[in-house]
Amino acid sequence: MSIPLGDRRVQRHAPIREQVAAILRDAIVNMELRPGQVLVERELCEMTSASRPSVREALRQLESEGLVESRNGRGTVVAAPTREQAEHLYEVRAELEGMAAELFAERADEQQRAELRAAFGSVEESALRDGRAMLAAKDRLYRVLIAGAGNPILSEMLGGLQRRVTQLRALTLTSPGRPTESLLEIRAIMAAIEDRDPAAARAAAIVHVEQAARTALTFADAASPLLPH
Amino acid sequence: MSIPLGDRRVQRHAPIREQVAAILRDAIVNMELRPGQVLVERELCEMTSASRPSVREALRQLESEGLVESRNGRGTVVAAPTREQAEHLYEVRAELEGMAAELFAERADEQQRAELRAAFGSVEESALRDGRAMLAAKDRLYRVLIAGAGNPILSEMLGGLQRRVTQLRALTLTSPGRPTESLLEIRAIMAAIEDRDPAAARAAAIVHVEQAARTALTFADAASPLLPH
DNA sequence: TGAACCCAATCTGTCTGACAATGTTATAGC
DNA sequence: GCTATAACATTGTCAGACAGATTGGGTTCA
Repeated sequence: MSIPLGDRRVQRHAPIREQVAAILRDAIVNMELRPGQVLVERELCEMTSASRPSVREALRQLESEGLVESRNGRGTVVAAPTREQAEHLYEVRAELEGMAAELFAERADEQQRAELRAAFGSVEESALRDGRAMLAAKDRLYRVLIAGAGNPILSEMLGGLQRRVTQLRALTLTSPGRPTESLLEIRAIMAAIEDRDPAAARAAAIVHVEQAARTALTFADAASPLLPH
Repeated sequence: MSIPLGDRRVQRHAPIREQVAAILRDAIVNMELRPGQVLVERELCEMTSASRPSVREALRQLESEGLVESRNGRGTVVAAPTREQAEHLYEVRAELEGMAAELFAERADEQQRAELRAAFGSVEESALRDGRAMLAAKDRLYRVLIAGAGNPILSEMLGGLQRRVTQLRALTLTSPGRPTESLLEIRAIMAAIEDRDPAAARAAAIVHVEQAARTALTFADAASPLLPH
């Protein structure tokens, strides 16, 4: 006469090091921790109420993700890509997002297409309203698109790249007229996907990323780190 | 009257955690540590004469690189990609290596082209002789090609992908006739680069990776982990 | 004999505390 | 005001410890 347990399973608490990594990742992506900022281990311990070993393991993880840099012997800082690095990031991202769009057009099933349409609806709706809302909606659109490509390795790599340019993406919004342009470019991707035209989807996605890159990089100075303080 | 010091600078010894990571990376890529093998921390400590915290930091790094997997609570094992994952790895690798070849054809200077020709010479020379030598020569060729693309982000990602399929690459050699085929495909890439035809270089590189994938995956069973013991 | 159960050994995940080496800052002297 | 030295802070690394989880073996019971 036991009550069915259903999904009561206590979701085995993630290791502390991963919780710490998640917290710091969030803080970096949201710019609570600024590029170039020094990460003092003791402060991170207090901030996360974890011990130094756990914090250090989390930092190693973020280091491989390219979100922080370890200056041998002088501690760890939040990564601050130079303009050149930013160009390289966008170049690879364009390639991989083109690939994702192509694969989606090729492989996605009807449910995934419906989800994509829904996500696009949110983007359109939020576009003229609120910049920050549009950014969140675009993030969701990307997630759906990338998931629909059906390649987890690709997803992982694109996720990493996107986090690394998030700092720059925020800038994009401040450019006048950019939201509407951006919307048009995304509409082109959507149209190609509806037409089941993989090549066109790829091309449209590449154009979109290249435009975003151009806008973001306009704000950046050539030699010095972006957003130095 | 001081003797010029030149490049005597003692290259600040890399942190122990990185030395450990390098040792383990090597061991995994060379199959001294087999896919699926459990990595017992105490043994790694003895093997590297480092302490447990250092070993653990190194493991976190390798985890983000996809070379090991941490089974929550049950320790860390050498990653053993399933056939499906291997397909995804090759799919992304084809895309990025196509990109690298295209960029090389577009951007490489004369010195880099000369280096590439030299590396290709080694490959040709070793092709009919010794499988293992050919693999090393091909690695050098790839390194030159990828470096000549002039995008460090791309280099890093391709490097990571290549390490993750190294286990499978060894299989490729055992396929009869594969070395000669492989050589022809690479020759096509070289020709396109000499012609300064980026699109053709991309296409040839993609064909090459797709063929290699086909050969490697022939050896693998569908559901189960590759190379399970 | 075979299956379920329990216990011990092992190993991970995590913490505390410690230390030398290296930077950084502040102070004192010129 | 500038340089040199001293005091402090922080990292990189280690040793030791402990609870909890997992595993394998042995034992009991059918």
